[in-house]
Amino acid sequence: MELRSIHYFVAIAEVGNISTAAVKLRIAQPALTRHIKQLEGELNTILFNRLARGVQLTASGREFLEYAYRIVNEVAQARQEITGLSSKPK
Amino acid sequence: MELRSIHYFVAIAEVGNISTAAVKLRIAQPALTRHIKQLEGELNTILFNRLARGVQLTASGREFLEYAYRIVNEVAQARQEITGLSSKPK
DNA sequence: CGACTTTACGGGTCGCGTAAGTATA
DNA sequence: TATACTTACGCGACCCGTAAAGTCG
Repeated sequence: MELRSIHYFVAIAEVGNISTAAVKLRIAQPALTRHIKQLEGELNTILFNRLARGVQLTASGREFLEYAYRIVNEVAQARQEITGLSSKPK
Repeated sequence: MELRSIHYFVAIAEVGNISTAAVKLRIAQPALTRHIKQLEGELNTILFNRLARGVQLTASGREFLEYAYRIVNEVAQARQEITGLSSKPK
C-alpha cells in the first residue's frame, strides 16, 4: 500500500468516476484503474462498485475513505512541520 | 514521500544503524541509504547524523519519527479494519 | 449504442544489488 | 585500520501510455 495509491483513491472517491479523476491527476485512465485494482487486491476488498456511468463507493470503500483522509492529513502535516523546521535555523 | 520510505526510516531509527536495519528489512544497505537520502531531500531536512558507528536522529528526525509512528499506525489500522470487513460478508 | 472501465502490449524509467570509494574514530 | 555509510554502475522489474476489448444501462 503506497501513499500515491491512497491519494488516487481519494481523488476518484471525490469525483465519482475514474476518467475525470485521471485528467485531474494528470495520468491515463488505465494507470488509475490499475492502481485501484492493486489497492483492492492488497486489502482484499472491493472499494468501488463499477456502474455504467462511473464508480460508487462500497461500504468498505466509505470506511477506507475515512482512514485515507486521516493518513493524507497526517502526512501533509508531517511534511509541513518538518520542512518548516529547516527554515528556522537552529 | 512513500510509505515504504517511512517504514524504512522507522526501522533505522529504532536500530540506530543502517546496516543492521537493512538486514532486518531484507534489502541491501545502499538501497536503504538511498531511500533515506531521498526522504531527506523531499523534506529538505537532515534526519540522521552520520557517526562512525551508525546514525543518530537529529532533532528534526525525532520529530518526524513521531509523525512516522502515527502514520504507520493509521495505515496498519486501516488495513486491518478494511481487510477484516471482507471476511464478514454483508 | 454510448460512456466508462478493463486488458494487452511495448517501451522507458526507476530501484535494486554488487562492487568500489570515502570517512571517522 | 576496521567499521559503517556513500557513490558508481549495469541490469531487471515495474509502471506508464496507447490501443484494443469488454461491460452495462
